[in-house]
Amino acid sequence: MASRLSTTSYALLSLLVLDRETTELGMTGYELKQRADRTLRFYWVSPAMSQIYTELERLDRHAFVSSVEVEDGKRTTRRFAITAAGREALDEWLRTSSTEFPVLKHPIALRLMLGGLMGPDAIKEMLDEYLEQVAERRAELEAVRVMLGDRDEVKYPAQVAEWGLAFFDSEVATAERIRKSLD
Amino acid sequence: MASRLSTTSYALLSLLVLDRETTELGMTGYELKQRADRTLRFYWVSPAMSQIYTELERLDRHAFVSSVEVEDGKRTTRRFAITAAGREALDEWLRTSSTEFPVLKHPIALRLMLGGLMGPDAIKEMLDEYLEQVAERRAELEAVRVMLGDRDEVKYPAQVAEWGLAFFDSEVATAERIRKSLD
DNA sequence: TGTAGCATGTAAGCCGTTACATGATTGA
DNA sequence: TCAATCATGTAACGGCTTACATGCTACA
Repeated sequence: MASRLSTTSYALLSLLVLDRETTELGMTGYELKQRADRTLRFYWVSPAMSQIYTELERLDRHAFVSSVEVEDGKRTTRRFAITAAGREALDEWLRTSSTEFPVLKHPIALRLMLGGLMGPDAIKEMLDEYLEQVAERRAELEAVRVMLGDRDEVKYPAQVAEWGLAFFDSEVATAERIRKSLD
Repeated sequence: MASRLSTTSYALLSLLVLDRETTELGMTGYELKQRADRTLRFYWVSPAMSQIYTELERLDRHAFVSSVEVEDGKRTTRRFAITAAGREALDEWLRTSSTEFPVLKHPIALRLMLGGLMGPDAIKEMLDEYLEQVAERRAELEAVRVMLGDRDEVKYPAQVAEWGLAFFDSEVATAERIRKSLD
């Protein structure tokens, strides 16, 4: 039974299990991508569309999702929902697989290491741009957090969102501190 | 001239440029891996040994590094040092390529999202284990920070280390907050 | 009528990992 | 002498991206 999928595969399965708690119809690949863009991206990755469809195909082969052709207004779309076997697979993954340590790929820190080659002005510019980008992303995530509210069914997703917000706040604090130290 | 390498390739080149500021001899692939394990891993990745050698081969083909067979005690090792062309390539990369936004792959947050499937006890266990691991890593990075001291030649690497420490501190704060909220 | 968004895929190729293979040197 | 560490690679393969291809639908 322990046919291990990639973490990304389980991540998509997770989105489908959360979806199932609120709706009946399942999701299209397209919708799954939108959901990943809004949430998953902040603490994992948002896979490319092509990747989403490939993973859904794989999950379908494992019978972890069911795919149904649905009349969606005028066109027919393929909607995916997690199956009992899928929920079990997710559960087994949670229970038996070891939890990896987070990986942070931080191009700004990487470049800052070469501050000697960049010079203070270029560093400040880079940090300022980063601060702007963080502010944007933070606002997007904050919107997600607000939308979740304090409903009990989504308390864990809400905590994850808060974790992401705390990360951004920490990033802002550090970037600003370093920026100031350059004057 | 703009033959773009992967970011990891530039990251290794960065380690070599910093090495050159303190020593003359260059580094072996093995030493480069150790250096990456100690520092790069905290804000980028530490590539596998095989990857290191592959990248060094590539950098050599571009003439961004020079490789010299050196009598190293009793055995002959291959030592790599960055070239003028390599320094220029690194400089051009810093000036002309766009800085990507950081990517955080956070398996603990990913699993926390499924808190409903895990249950409070399993979550607490996961967070406790994470806190332990963070403490370990933080200690390793702190040791690096201490070793760098306040020498001006390494002030940027020192700031990067501090950035990493701040990240870990933020992680501890968040994990502890969530842990407490479960009681 | 045309463009933006919805929707679904295939193909080529890069990046990086694990597994495999080999051998020298140091120190317990 | 035996294990750990130093040292250097090749081969197979997985995961994921970009580019390419196609077509429908809503709406301005």
